[in-house]
Amino acid sequence: MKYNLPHKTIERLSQYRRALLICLEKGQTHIYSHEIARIQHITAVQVRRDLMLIGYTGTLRKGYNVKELIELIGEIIDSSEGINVAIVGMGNLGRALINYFIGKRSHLRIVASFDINPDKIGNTMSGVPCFSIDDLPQIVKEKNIRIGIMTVPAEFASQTADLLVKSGIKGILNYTPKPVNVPDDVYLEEYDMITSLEKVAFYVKLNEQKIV
Amino acid sequence: MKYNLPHKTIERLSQYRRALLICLEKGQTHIYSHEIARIQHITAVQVRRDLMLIGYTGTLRKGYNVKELIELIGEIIDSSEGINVAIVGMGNLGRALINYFIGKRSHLRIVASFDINPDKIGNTMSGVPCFSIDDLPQIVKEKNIRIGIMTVPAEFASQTADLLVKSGIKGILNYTPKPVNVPDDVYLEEYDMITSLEKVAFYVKLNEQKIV
DNA sequence: CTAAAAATGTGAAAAACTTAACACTGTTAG
DNA sequence: CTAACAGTGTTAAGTTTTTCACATTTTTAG
Repeated sequence: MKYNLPHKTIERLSQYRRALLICLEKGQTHIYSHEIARIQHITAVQVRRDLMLIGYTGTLRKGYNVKELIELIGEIIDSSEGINVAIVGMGNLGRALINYFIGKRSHLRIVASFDINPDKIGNTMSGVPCFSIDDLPQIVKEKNIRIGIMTVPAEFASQTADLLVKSGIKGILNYTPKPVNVPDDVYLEEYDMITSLEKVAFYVKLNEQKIV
Repeated sequence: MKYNLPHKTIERLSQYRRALLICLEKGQTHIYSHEIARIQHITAVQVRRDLMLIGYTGTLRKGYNVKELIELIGEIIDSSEGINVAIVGMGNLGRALINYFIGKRSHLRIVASFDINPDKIGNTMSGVPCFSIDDLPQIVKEKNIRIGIMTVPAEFASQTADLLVKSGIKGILNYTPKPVNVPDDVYLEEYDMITSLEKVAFYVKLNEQKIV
């Protein structure tokens, strides 16, 4: 199987699948590249290129088979056994993520959450139990958790990342506004909401200036 | 002033500033390109290139003046009068965003939130009042809101975007998993947490396969 | 005073990513 | 039956973004 796919293609494949799943629900069996493109705000060529890279061939004039394509994307980007995920920090963002994911992607299982607040520890939200952060290393091993999502306050970012790494986690998604450091064998993805908003603000300002 | 900056540079400038603000608090007056680079997990050349693009010149052997650089980045990416922002959807994610922003960036003011739940309407969270979504067009005009952050459930994504556009908003940050369509004069930024997590999962899987 | 070291600034090369252009092929209309 | 059409697949070109390589300059050490 090909895995030297561009980073951007990986992201788009995930997005294509999301769109395709909606089509499947609606009973749509085939879809054209330009239909996918319109949904994702990209070009049809881009879509065809991505599908070419994963080796999927559509039917001429009929487009792509929705079900087949969903399955192929799954084979490429999912692990066959699924991956267990933990959320560290059960503030608003942590809870938002749990609500968001529940029942969405079966191969990504949120199996635990962690917090330091005694009021939260011991509770279960949408089937996800909340543990003390002190028990993190143990629970990570017991439950074979391989990805940690960090939704703790910024001041705890570094230590949380260190703890996750020490516990043997293999991927971190950091929603903290503070960048963290991890060893090379741990995959790190960081996202900062302020950056996104500032970017929007910049382009809004730019558009206004263009008009003037 | 130069505004034909690469998209990526805009994002990084926002991130540099965040890092610089922390340095400023610590009392650090100067910083080297490689120090910024290490924090952001990029190369020093990249940092220097970005600063070159915005026309900032450091002091040889002393690095960049933290305070000056923060101010220059502000001149580039901020609007002088600031921008008013609204959050649509006061679920966990909406509340997370408010907590996240309060007191962080003075030029981005979250001045209103909207929901359909009568229990939430009329409340104030961290100084942000919650209005009925029915009043959105009016409030947007009254308060001169130019950016809307969408944190509503996916099924309301399209109609919320339409409403925001019709109300005269100029930028949308869509945290819904459903892509929306807006006219060309409205800047749209979309972010999907599932895509990010799936990306992490993909690279975790990939790393494991490399080892085997 | 001079050489080595350590930083910035930048033209040019390289890499990553996107788009154009077009060959190809079923499908449809006449 | 044939021409026009509307889709896919892909090579090549173009664009954007990153990195290399190195000239330049200040500081430090001897």
